[in-house]
Parts: sequence; structure tokens; C-alpha cells
Amino acid sequence: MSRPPRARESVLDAFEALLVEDGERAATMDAAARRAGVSKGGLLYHFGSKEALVEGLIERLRVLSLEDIEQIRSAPDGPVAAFMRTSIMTGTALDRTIIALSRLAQNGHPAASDALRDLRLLWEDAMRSEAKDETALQLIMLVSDGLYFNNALTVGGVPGPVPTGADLDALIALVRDATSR
Amino acid sequence: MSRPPRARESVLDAFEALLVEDGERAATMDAAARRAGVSKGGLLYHFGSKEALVEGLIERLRVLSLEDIEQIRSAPDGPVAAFMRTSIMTGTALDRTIIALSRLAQNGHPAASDALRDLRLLWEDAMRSEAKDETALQLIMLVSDGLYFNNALTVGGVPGPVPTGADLDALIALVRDATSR
DNA sequence: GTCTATATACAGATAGAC
DNA sequence: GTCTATCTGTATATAGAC
Repeated sequence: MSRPPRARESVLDAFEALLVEDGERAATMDAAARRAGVSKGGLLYHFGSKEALVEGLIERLRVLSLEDIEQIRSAPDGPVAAFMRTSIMTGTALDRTIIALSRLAQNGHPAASDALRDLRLLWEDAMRSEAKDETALQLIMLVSDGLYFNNALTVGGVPGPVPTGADLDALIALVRDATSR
Repeated sequence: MSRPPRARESVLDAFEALLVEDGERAATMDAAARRAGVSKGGLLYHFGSKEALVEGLIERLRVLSLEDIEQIRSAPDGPVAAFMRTSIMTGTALDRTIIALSRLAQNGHPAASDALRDLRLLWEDAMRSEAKDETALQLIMLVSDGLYFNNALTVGGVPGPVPTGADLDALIALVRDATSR
């Protein structure tokens, strides 16, 4: 409904990009302001503290999560394939926000950990009807986690050893074969 | 052969513990010295820079990696089961060092990323003879990555949603069934 | 809404006493 | 081999002008 100011979104984009590309330590308010093309004071008008920046990212995650779950549930090639595909970093807005928040979570930010855990539960619920049992469900979830981990681990644009193209299709087929009812 | 001084190891232990328990930002030289019970100057005698501390952890990873690979190769219930078991954080020395280095890797430290990638390749080689094809091998590796990710993501002793006990046994059986020759 | 200037704290690192 | 004292840069945050 209420569209947030453009400057505000630019700052949030910059903060997120710094977290993803350079890590938590590099994601300072100063750097975010510079990258967004505003002054420190300008940033602090929109986000009165670093905590407020983090909360902005968490709110962004919630919005993108709902869209993602909706898309997974209605995917033509099935929820599992759609879920695994979206677990590969394709540069979607959701991917970037997840990686950004995982950096914060690993620096002791409980709100970020909670938000990621909640999203994982949403995904788990969306996959449950596809898996033959809870063990199969865990397999699906862990492969997805593994894909994210390899993307999250490398900083600076170096791609991890993540399957793509035909290799990813084969992996999806194997997982589906091992886990479907 | 040459046993390193005890104070040196204490400092490295403290630095590693801070990375694992509180995250990269909290792992300062000051905090490491305090936790190890030495002064800042004392720490700097053993490690002349923060970079030297990181290199100390990387060297520790190399030593522990070789032991781990040896143990996996000679495990009674097979390499895959042994590998997946060691992917659960059981508080082993290797687990802690891996998590610590993954925190550094995610803050743009290339040497840490390289060391972790090398270890992953060692594991991959140890698993290759067990997997029916490359896709199956990727499945094994990604489940292991997923287990680590869930352990790495939470800070402050909160355990992630990682299967244990009978659940882990069932998961191991499922993975082995889906991937073995 | 956006800016400059500044206060306060803490980071990594150096110098040199013991 | 371990300590204290100190230098320099940078982080978060506040105050207040425009």
C-alpha cells in the first residue's frame, strides 16, 4: 500500500549488497550511505540506527518470502523442482536478502536467525505433501540448505561448486526419485 | 614434531571459540587475548597480526583434515555414513575449526575460502568411489553441506533443525540407498 | 529530507619496559 | 615471553544548520 521513499529503498539495497558482496564487517552505515549516494545524516533520517537497517531487511524478507512460497506451490514442474531451482543463487531479490540475513545471523543477530528459521519452516510446510516421509523431507531441505551454503560461503563473486543446467536437472530428478511418495 | 607453545595454542583456541560462538565481528584480538588470559602484547608476541591468527587456524584445519579423511576412509560402517556423521556438529575440534573459518570466508577472507574448498575436494574424492555417478556424489556432498550450514547459521549455542539419533540413521540410509552403486 | 561537524568507543598495531 | 602505554583509523550515533 504505502510505497516507501525511493531513497530509503536505495539505502536498504546498498546495505544488502555490502553484506552479500563484502560480508558483515564491511556493511557499515558509512559504506551503505556512500554506496547509496547519500550522506550519513541522510541515511540516519530513514534508519535511526543500525538495528533499524537490519529490521528493514527482515521486513523485506517477509514480503519476498510470501511471493516465493506462492510461486513454489503453483509451479508447473512441481514444488520440489521449483524449490531446488530457487535454492540456486540466480540473483533473485529473495536470494540476496537471504544471504544478507545469514551473514547477520552468523554475527549473533537473533532477529535475523529467527526470520530465516521461519522461512525455512514455510518451505518445509510447502514440501511436506511432496515427501513420502519426514526423512525424505529432511533430505530435500538439506540439499537446498547445501546449495545455499555453497553460495553463501564465497564472497566477492566467486561461484561455489554448485551444479547448473543439465547437472541440476539430474540432481532434481535424483532427489525427487528418492523422496517422492 | 615441534610442539607449539601452550600460550600460543590457548590464544588460537580463544580466537576460534569467539568466531564460532559470537561471530566474526566479536573475534577481535583484544577479545581473544582476554579470553585466553593473556595481554594484547602477549598475544602479539605469538601472532604479529590478525592475518597471522587466521593463518594459524588454517594450519590447524590442514592437520585436522588429514586425520578426518583417514578416519572416514577406514570407517566400519562405510565412508558415506562416517562422512555424514561427522557433518553433524558433535563438537569435534575439526567442526569448530570449519565453522570458524567459514565465518572468516564470509567476511571476504580468500585464504579461508580456499582452505575450505580444498577440504571439500578431499571429501569429494573420498566419497567418489561410493557414489554411482557424479549426480549421486553431488547429492551426498550437498546434504553434508546442508548439515554444516544449519550448524553454522546459529550463533550462541542454539542448535539448528538438524536430525540426530534414529532420524540421522534413517537419513543416512536414504542417502546411501539413493546414491550407492 | 538531507547535509556537516562532532562526540565517544573500540579496532588493529607499535614502542618499549620488565 | 609477557606486560603497559599509546598511536591511528574507523564505527555508531548525536546535534544542529540548511
